[in-house]
Amino acid sequence: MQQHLLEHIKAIPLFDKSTPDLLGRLAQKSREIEMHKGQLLFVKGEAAESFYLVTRGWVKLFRETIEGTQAIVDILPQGHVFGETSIFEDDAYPYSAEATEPSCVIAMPLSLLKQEIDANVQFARSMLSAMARYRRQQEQEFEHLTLQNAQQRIGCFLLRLARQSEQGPTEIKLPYDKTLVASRLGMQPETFSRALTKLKQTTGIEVKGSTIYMDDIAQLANYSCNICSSEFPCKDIGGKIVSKS
Amino acid sequence: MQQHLLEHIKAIPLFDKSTPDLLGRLAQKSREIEMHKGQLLFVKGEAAESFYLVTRGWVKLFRETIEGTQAIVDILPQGHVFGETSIFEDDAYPYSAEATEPSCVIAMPLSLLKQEIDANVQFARSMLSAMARYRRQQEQEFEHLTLQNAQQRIGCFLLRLARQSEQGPTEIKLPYDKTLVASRLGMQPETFSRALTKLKQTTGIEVKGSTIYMDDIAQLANYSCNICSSEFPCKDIGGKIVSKS
DNA sequence: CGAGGGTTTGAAGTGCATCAAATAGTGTGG
DNA sequence: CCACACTATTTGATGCACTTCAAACCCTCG
Repeated sequence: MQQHLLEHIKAIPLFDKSTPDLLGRLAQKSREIEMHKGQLLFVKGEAAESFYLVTRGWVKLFRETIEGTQAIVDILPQGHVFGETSIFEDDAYPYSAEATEPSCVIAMPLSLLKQEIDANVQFARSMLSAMARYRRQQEQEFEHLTLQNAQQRIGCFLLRLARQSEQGPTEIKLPYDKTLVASRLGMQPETFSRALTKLKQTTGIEVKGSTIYMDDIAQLANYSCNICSSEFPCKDIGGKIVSKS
Repeated sequence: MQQHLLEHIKAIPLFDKSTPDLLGRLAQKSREIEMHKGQLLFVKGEAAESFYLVTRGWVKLFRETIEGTQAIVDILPQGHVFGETSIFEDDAYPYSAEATEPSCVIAMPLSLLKQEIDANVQFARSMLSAMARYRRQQEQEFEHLTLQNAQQRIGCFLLRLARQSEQGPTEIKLPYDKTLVASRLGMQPETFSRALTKLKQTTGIEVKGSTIYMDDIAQLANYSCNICSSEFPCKDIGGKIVSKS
């Protein structure tokens, strides 16, 4: 049982250079949590004792105003870690976390993370790198939200989803329902629907339910990414080079 | 001369717990740069060899698209450090930096920072905390941009400026010209002007040139901060408590 | 088959951007 | 101290993107 958890934990990039000893202790003290759709893992402000790894499904991180409107912080797929920065936030979670569909996470004690930072410079360095990477990503999201319109944001999102697949004609599936994608991209569901329709006309993509076919990635990239500050394609697209202009 | 630099460097929170030795070496290898208004310190993508401390004036961090539209990353006052995270960004600056008025900065070698991270766990920890703090700030900015309208963003900005001063009637001066404030808050100068006018009517503030009088901070906070996710007042306001609703 | 959520479509409104022009402010040289 | 030049700021008019509210549609699952 713990063995199975260990496998998951080993695969976390943050623990790339960690000793088997640390990994073992983490696995020892961790527990697996099955979550049903809509289940809350923790709420903002709650005392933080664990950080988490998503092993199945999707976890939504968000904050909400008094009136109940949500600001989506992030939506994490399998393999991603969250809650680990709470070490620096007065041991309180800075957002709430909820499963957007049947999901599974592994909870690991933050205390081990703290110890490791103090004991292992190499690890502290990894964590710094991870935070810097995350920060860059945030900055990019910020820029997208300011400079791109709804259609371009969607296009950019699709391109990032397609990053693993081949050049040329590609088929992707939206990872979660359209309403959630919309809020992830900072727009209303209605706006998402309309913008997607326009995007079809402009870039020749095809949409059938939650599946999207892209004949010509370059055309989509050209339409969506022209506005970006400089890096092209977006880091997240994974270094694939698509001709500009 | 280097003595004078040392004083500035000592005051940087990041080096709170650093040894006199490190501080000395930093001062030794640092140099002071006088900048005139509009002067570029470095541009995005440039090889990063130094990080900087603002000792006078204001430094604008920004990126720009091919078409020349700028996205303001931050505008830093005296006492703030920037460029230090370039260690993690392939040694290239992730933004451009420019003085928005006659300013002075101290340039310090990034190499010393790298060494110190590897040599001193305590320091690595400080840096992690600093990055976490910065990140929280970014998240808040993000939230503001999404949830608040132009008037509320201005109100929030004023409240943060007023944080040091007393409860009750307060007078503040805008730190830089209105056009720059506008871009800092993600809006056009025209929008800023109009929104400020509306804010006068709504919250009873008074504006004369770049000076702003606030009779009733609570009223302004009430109008501007209701939308925020939860923390009230904003962390940056400095923990001052203003009655809600 | 019917209920309920997700999705689309329509109509109308709002906020901000944009373009254009007037006005206020500031620093300059005479 | 004034007039000019130049920039910052304000004001007006208009347009567009997105939101909001409302209703229809579609799909899935009990």
